[in-house]
Amino acid sequence: MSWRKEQRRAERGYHHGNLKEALLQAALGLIAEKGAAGFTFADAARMAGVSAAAPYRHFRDRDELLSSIAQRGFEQFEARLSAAWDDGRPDTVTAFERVGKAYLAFAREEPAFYNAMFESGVPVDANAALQAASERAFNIIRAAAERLAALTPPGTPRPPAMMMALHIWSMAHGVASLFSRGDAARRKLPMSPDELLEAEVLIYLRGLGFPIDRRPATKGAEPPPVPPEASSGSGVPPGGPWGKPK
Amino acid sequence: MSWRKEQRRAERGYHHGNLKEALLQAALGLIAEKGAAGFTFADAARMAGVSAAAPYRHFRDRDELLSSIAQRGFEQFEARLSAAWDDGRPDTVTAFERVGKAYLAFAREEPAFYNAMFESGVPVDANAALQAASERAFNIIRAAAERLAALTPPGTPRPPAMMMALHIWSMAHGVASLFSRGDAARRKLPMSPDELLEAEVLIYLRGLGFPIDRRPATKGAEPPPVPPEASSGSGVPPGGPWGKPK
DNA sequence: AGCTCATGTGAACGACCTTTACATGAGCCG
DNA sequence: CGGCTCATGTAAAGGTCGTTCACATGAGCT
Repeated sequence: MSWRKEQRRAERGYHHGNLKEALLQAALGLIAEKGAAGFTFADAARMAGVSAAAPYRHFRDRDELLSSIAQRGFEQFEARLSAAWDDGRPDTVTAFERVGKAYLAFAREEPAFYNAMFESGVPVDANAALQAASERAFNIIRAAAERLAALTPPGTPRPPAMMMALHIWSMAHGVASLFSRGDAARRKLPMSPDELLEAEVLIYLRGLGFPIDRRPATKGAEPPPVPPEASSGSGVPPGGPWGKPK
Repeated sequence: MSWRKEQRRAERGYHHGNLKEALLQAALGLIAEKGAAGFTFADAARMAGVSAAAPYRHFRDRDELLSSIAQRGFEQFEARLSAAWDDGRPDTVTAFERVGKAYLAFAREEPAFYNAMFESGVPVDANAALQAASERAFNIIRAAAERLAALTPPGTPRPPAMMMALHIWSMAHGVASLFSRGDAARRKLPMSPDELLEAEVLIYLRGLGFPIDRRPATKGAEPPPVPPEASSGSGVPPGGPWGKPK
């Protein structure tokens, strides 16, 4: 019964050496399995092979551990969005689409982070560092929207970039949280969450005046609103983002 | 110390008489205050003036109480969406906009229900009645989308109504869950959640080919895509849903 | 009047969160 | 090398919860 503990102790010594990190990793795994609500401080301690009181040397309480994870999540989130955006290469619309997909991919592949960030009830303004990380992540979307807004075709009113960013964020979060994760994914859909979001964003962009489906034959620098990637990279079938109208 | 309990008992007798309902109401209040995660079965019992074991005569466990609330929430949700839709009167687009607003209004005014329905981790397919209620609510959006899809202007491909419904749902849920409730509402925005969602939906609809901002002078039955409500009821300023492009 | 069964009680178990007093040992200073 | 100090870990204990079980109560039927 207790030889395991003894053995662990032997392997590790009285001091763990890297408990904080071990706890974060353990918590991440537990949240991925059972959600932020089901995760327990005691379990994380057990998993790290220490007593239930040890975590309190590294985190004020359970909530602080949770918000640490959320913060780390926002940092990784920012990194992924940033890589997807790639400063708008090869062209703004393609890169923008990639950001949307990266958003969903993150929600799907890092359920624990996503959960801690958006569904754990951790108030974003609890921690200044957390809030800053959250803002940095959002700023990627904002910057992308800024660049996109600058490309609105002549004759069309230019939408506020901030509004565009919030719209895109709400679409991505809505799809992720309703259809792309956990039991929510069980709702049966006529298309995958990725396709759903892609179509949604494309229709939205078209509503802003971007000639998404009919690529203009014009060419040159950026000013021609949508360079000829519309058919190749972003997978828009001719006739509209949702395929043939039957 | 115990005279309060005695008094309660005296007021009420050994049997509560309506405990199930009292528990649901108590839980609703507690969830509104502290979120579904923070709500405790014991608290609900205390609030109803009964022992901690009493609730088990009416609910198998805490989760069943939660999913009962979610179910009731979906029923009220359906009622409100349905009233807002009003079978497409006075015209489809106006009614559609009203449904979007009703969605947000519900999320804002009934945070406890919304929380139980979408953020409590209750699996929708746990309970057949719950699932049915959830589907009935979604079907309002679906039906509205169906009617709207039928109005796509000639020459524009007709989008699948199901897809439209899912898009609208994800927008509404995204805005509600990110900006319209609890601490999430603290994120400072350039516009209210209602305005944000309204603009989002209008841009989206325009992307589908609906001439949202330039109302056609045509009139008659439904076939003229957007009857002259666009400027009156739905509050779209000329020049686009987001106001002047500065 | 008496029976029955739905409904409520109290006590108890195990798990969790958190605090407190105490133990250990790694790193530094002389 | 010897000893001090302080960050880090432990055990124990108090409080809350969820849940179960044996038992109490009394409303409604016969």
